[in-house]
Amino acid sequence: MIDKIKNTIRVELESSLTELYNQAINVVVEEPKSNNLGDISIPVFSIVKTVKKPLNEVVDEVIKALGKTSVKHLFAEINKIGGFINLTLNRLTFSKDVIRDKQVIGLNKLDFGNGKTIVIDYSSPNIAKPFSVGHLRSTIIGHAIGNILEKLGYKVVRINHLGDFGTQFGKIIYAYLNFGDKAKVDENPIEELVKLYVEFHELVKKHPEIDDKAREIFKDLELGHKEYYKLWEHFREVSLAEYMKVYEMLNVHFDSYNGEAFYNDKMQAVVDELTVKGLLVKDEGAMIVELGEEMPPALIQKSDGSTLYITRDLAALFYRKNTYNFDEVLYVVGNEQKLHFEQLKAVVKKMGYDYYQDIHHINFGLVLQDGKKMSTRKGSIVKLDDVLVEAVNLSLDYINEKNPTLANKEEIAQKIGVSAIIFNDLKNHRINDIEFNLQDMVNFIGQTGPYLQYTSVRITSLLEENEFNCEKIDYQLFTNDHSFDLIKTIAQYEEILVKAKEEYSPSVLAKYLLNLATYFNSFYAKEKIMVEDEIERNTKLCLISIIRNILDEGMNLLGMQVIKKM
RNA sequence: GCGCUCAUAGCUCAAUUGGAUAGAGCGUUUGACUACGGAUCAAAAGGUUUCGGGUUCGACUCCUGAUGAGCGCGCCA
Repeated sequence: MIDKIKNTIRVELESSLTELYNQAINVVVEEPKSNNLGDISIPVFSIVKTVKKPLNEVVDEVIKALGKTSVKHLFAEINKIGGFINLTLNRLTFSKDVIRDKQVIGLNKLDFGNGKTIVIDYSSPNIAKPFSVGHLRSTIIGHAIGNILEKLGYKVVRINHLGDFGTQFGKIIYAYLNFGDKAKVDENPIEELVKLYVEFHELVKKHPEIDDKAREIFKDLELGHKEYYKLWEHFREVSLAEYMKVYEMLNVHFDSYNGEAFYNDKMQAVVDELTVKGLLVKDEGAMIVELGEEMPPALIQKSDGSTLYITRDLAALFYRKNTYNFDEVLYVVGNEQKLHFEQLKAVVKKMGYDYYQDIHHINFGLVLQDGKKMSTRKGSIVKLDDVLVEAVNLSLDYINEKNPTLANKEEIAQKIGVSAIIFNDLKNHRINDIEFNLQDMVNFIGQTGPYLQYTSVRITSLLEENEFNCEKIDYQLFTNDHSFDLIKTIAQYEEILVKAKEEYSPSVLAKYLLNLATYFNSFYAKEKIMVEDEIERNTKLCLISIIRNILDEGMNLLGMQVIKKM
């Protein structure tokens, strides 16, 4: 709402000042750092520079122009301090507008997306490998972005592009056939398969020739070798069953589980098209697409004829464009694959499809351990189960300490623990690397998931026992500082969602929710809600109900669980 | 070697994308429930924004050099 006002001021000022000075004027409208300076401010330095007139004169002329804008009635004061013009909102009118506007929050999708389709590729774990904390990031970030997009009115297609193909299967099958133990693998599939994978890499150091064997096996698998195919199918099945447990716990779902293998029969078409368009070049036995000086070439086909990662990604992209006719496609994949997606876009551009511009790599920082990337090959992977179990146990400890008589303790501990992990991941911008630190992940005090849940619970317990009616309220009560902070924050909600979309970063929403909760808790410490006076009580209940609606919806969008007691 | 990303309080992160006195949480110290949930609130201490140089009314933000860290760089995904 404030953004709307700012925008109106900017547009109207620009047009009237451009007319006044007879040259193009750019106006900057922003919010001052500290609240006591006002609600909206306009620095005029750049205008002074373009029109080359004394600062004071320009300030007065801008103020005069402000008086003619369509939003002038919203302001109680206009002050000039140096080169800044500070506007103070009329708190009474603004509060009325906000409260009336926000009572229906959570019921409506916004029309920002206008029904456009966005395909989002996230989670995408590698079959026969444990679900790592790295994949957890992709899952959490992708899920939250998907939710936010849906709320904004986009049609979202969620795809789990399983890593169920590639030379790794040659390695695993080789290891399984040569030194695997069938009974052990059946009993504890993922763990045993990883052991085999790690053992294989140990063995390669002494016997480099088995790498070629593995590649051969994969090549045969690609061509439909029966025994290998059966093994592959089995590995895929047991792995997916494990992942589904995680998805259930996180409450994450997908529209499609088509992984890399799904595109096995769609790759020749890609190779053919590249050939027809004259983009494919033979180099050291392999087929590549040259991408100029800035980028290394894209390797499309190995010298033995089998395909590579980027070939499958191209096939997948074309399939998705044909099937869903997306307006944008998002890949929620770690930072280390940046070059890969730049190459992907470059190849698509060279093929003459201008939707290369709609491909976005939503990169995120690595999960580091002792400052280094984790690697399955070295066996240094942290299992997700351990993390979640730890978080749930800890929240159960908290409940036993703080609220031992609570019903359904285990269920609530589950919701708190899992949500804490989710929030911890989303609260910072996704581009930051994170050092894996269990203690940080399960911290329940301060800027955390439980803080948001606790705030919501506090409000819920007040609302459940009391009736209220947002028609009978006294807007004058919103004009003190600690109430108006809340009104202004409430007013920002939709703008925050739009910003989260523009940056593809759920952290924008996460930080906003913390901010809202903090203002509420501060308000709560200063004001008694259940007062005698009916109008005042009603007014406060109405305000906090709107706050809770936003908190709850915001938490759900992030993928967190809302609870009523804790 | 080349490319990309990053460097802000002891720690984890913000800073309206070039604006005013660089803000939060954790940790440390102190204070607050006979009013509704203390997983909370209030306050204090803590900074040459890694280091030079430049651009301009104004730089944490842009350019340039250095240092340090991470990631990537043809037959893995």
